[in-house]
Amino acid sequence: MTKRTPSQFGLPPELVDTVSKLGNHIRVARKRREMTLDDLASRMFVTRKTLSRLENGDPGVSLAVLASALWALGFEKDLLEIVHPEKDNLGMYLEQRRLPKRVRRSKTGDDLDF
Amino acid sequence: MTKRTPSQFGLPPELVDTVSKLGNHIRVARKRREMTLDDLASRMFVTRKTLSRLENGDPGVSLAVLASALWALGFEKDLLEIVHPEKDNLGMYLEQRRLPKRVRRSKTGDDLDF
DNA sequence: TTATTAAGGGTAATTTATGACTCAATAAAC
DNA sequence: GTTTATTGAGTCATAAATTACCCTTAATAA
Repeated sequence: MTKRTPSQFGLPPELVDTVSKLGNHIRVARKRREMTLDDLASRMFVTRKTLSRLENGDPGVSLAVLASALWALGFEKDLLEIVHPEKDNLGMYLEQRRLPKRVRRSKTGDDLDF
Repeated sequence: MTKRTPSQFGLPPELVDTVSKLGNHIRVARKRREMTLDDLASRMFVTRKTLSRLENGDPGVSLAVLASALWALGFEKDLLEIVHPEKDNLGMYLEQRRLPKRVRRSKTGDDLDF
């Protein structure tokens, strides 16, 4: 009944800190480019206040806002780096561990031709 | 008057694609760990539907949801990689370009002792 | 094939984000 | 020191996210 979104009852403090640092990184990138909050916000098609929330580490802002900021600052590719399958060492290990020791062809022989 | 959030009137298609790929990466990581949507969602303190939106690339989900997913999958450090000041080549160039050619001490001599 | 489970998707109620506007405080420029 | 511009923050209205619940479809296992 009661709603408990992560932003409402609080993320783990570690995550709050992480999002906060991300916001600061965006702020640094903006200032290095000599852009005001209004400058960057208008390029992102959001208001100054929304961008301000992002820079201040508010976990409630949407992915769209984050993505727009990255795009407007020239970091649009960075989002593809995170959770990348090829960098997921644990995941790759788990996947290979699940492969059968031997491969066994089905009797019906209805295999694919590839 | 009219509200135009990025998610509403649409992000640049390039960004929609990026967010979509990010969602897929999360999905791959989840499946590699043999977790169902319910499994992961409960660890994130979020409903299955919200996680589903994230995996399907909905730009409207909050940063909190993304961060929770990364945390629950063991990628919590990835968020610190993006927009990292030390990887911001353009930003570092702009910053250094703005440094004065010569440093000039103020006459009053009210400098800091550091 | 059949049974089981995961995933997709709809609705209504509630919370929250976002925009638009304004004012105050702070910092930068002169 | 004075002026100007940037930033922070509050309010209200509206759009959207999120939950909880339910049902259907698709995929997996037996």
